[in-house]
Amino acid sequence: MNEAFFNLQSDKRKRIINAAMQEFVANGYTSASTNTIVKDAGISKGSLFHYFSNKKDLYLFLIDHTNIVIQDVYEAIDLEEPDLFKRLSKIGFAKMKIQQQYPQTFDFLTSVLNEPAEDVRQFAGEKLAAMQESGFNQLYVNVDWSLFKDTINVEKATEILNWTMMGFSEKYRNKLATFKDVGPELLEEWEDYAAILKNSYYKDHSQRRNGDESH
Amino acid sequence: MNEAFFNLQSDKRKRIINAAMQEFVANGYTSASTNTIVKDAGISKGSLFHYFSNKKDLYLFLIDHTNIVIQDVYEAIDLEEPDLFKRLSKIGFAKMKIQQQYPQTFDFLTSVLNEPAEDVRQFAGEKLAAMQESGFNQLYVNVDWSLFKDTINVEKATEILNWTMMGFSEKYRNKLATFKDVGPELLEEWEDYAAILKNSYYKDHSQRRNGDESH
Amino acid sequence: MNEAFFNLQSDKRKRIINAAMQEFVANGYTSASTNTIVKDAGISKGSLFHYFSNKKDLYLFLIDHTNIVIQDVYEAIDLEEPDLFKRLSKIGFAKMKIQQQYPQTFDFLTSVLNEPAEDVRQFAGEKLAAMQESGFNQLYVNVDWSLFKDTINVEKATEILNWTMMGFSEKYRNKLATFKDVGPELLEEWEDYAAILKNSYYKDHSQRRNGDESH
Amino acid sequence: MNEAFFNLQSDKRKRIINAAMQEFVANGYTSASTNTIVKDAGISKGSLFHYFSNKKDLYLFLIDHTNIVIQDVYEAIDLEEPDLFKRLSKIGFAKMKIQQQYPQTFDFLTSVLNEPAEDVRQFAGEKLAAMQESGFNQLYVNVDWSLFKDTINVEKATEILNWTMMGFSEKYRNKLATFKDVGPELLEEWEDYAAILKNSYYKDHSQRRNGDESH
DNA sequence: CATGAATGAGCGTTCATTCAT
DNA sequence: GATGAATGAACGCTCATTCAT
Repeated sequence: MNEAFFNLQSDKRKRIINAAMQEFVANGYTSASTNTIVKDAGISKGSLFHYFSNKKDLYLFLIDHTNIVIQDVYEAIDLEEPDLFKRLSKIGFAKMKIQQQYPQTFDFLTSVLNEPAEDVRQFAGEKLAAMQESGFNQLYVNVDWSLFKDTINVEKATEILNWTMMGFSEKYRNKLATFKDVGPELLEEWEDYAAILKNSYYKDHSQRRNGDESH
Repeated sequence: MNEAFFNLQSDKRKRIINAAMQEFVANGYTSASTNTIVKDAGISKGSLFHYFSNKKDLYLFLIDHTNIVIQDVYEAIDLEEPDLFKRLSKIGFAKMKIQQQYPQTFDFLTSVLNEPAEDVRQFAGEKLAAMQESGFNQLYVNVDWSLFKDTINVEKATEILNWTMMGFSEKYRNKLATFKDVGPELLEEWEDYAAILKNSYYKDHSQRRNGDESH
Repeated sequence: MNEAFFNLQSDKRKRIINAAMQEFVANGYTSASTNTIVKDAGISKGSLFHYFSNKKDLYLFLIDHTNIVIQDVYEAIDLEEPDLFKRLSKIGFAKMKIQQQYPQTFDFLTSVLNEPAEDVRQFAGEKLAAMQESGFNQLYVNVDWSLFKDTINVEKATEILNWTMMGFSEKYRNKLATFKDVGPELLEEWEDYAAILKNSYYKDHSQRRNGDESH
Repeated sequence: MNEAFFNLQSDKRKRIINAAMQEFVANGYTSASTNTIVKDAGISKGSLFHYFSNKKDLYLFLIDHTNIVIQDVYEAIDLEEPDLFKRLSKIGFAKMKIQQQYPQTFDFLTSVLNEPAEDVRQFAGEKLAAMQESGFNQLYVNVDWSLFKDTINVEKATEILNWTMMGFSEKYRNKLATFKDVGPELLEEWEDYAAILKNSYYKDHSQRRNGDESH
């Protein structure tokens, strides 16, 4: 990417990013038309290829750009919270809020994950993997694993939890798009799923709760 | 699709289906090249368009064709087995076996699910939804829900189970490709995940087991 | 053309001729589709190319076929009628009647006249020229040229007459298509045009008419 | 049409127009090959479709372009000349001169008139009809109809005159193509035809001439 | 005699990218 | 720096014709 792109007026830069993401999401990498992008962004063909050396360069830039937005999610993780379920609730909802604010960014990420074009698949995969790993590393820092039953396989339990969260966000994806804000309804909905797993994962879950209540 | 395609020698028919699936998986609907397909299938351009009236027709045929393979999975469901976990184990492994035997078919299905091309998205979506629904309906027939704890939300618990199975197959997808056969290793692996959920879902899970032992 | 075509059942032969003419009229020689022709005629591709060695052969056959119909017009010329105007009226209306009965044949002739395809233009032109010449030769046999004013250039006057007849049929072409029969209305209409020219061409035209009136 | 085409160097623009007209005349709308056009015009395929959004757009542009040339004919009409025959002579010869200078333009117009392709027939027909009407309207402005015999049907007489002129130009079409200039030979030739009709149309034609001579 | 599967050149059109202005 | 005209390879698809059945 040419540094000229950085020196652009913020407005024009955003128009280009949005137009490009939209087109890539709508048609995939190969079928996305640079003509459509420049038309939607209101710039000339020459300008686009002045900022980015080619279509691939533009695509990979967008992945990096997306990265920044995603980082915000992980930075929002409260490392002080030792209860994994509580922490995940927070991070999950941070993610959902961002998904609401930058729906395009998440759509783009999804489309990148399923991009078949050999030209970009490998590179995109590596970028996304690096992103995810750095995120996951933070995710489990300082988690209090002693809350888990001794008999449970913590790794596998965590995997189930992850798959459940992904399934949950996928399921509520459309609802999210129409909500103005991620409200307590969704939180409660999630707590239902979380309770099912927590019950299985945590030591003396009901007893302790009862004990709390007895005081 | 022209019935001429049905009357083709099985070998040629398979070559065409394989070449087309491969190309669609590798490049997506729009970017897939009919030139590449005919070259790989060893037929002429004219022949392809003799069998299928156009690219879209070919694509939709492949979805239907895939359907048949998938139906085999659901037909393998043992409706006599009332324990959902046991039943799911069976179907899951039936699915995996097919995935091993027809890896291309499953890759194609996945790529169809993420196909952005407006031209086929809607139709493909409807076909796949119909497929899935008919499958899901059979999935839960005669399940003994009384095994579940009264306090558990059975619907949500089932969702978690589904998401976990999907996550599991995704995770072992690559491993599966190299395995010669879906062996007991994988079964044991899955039982670990299943145990975690079963513990949460089923009534008196440990007690009953103890009770069994006491006799 | 293969003689097999002659041995065909009259019905099938007609279907082929009609389907072919229709398609050639609608799209011109080059763009006419043999696929459309065989579909409309209800025969197989192979049959068409069994009867005619190729598209061009079929086209040229249709011109010859048309010729036969046209000959009927010229054969209807009453060589006993020495008055050119009267004779032309008769032949003109014979032509119109045929045009009504075989509208397709005339549409085809017109389209052949304007066919740009190098492949058939020359040959078609020659055929049509031969047709027309043999027709014109008969047209003027035994005409009583002494009716014309001595001062008039008979050749040029005849040309004007021809152009006028052609313009007239073109003008009433559409009307003809809807008429059930070429009625006396059209005849009267034509007589108006004829009168204008006759007045200029024939000797003592007005005087004689005056003379008639004086009696 | 893209305005880029207007900004082209006149030479290149002409090459494109000529190549396209030639190809359309030679093969008709549907069979005309854009490959041939670009090759003859010495431009790239991409350029042609940069100037014109598609083949149809190019074709319709050529009709409009032709229009301009034709307008010149009608603008050459001397509205001061009240004698229809004299006026027609002038316009006819203006037309012939243009036909000589832009033979391709007239060939193209003729081919458009007989174009069977549904895709362009209607639109082309409307354009040409509008052209012709505006031309015909001017043709008869200020004509001194009192020169005509009272007994003559002026409308029909005018039709005959038109058909004669059309026939005449058609007849001399080939000759015109070889002439360097429309010379007096042709004018005299036409006067012969005109005289035949004039004699029929105008009052006291010979007498008045005699009268003129007597003064 | 009749069929229709098979062919591959050719069609109109789109595309990312270059570069003179 | 910004523009958009120019390119030609590649696209999906059609075609008249052949020939094994």
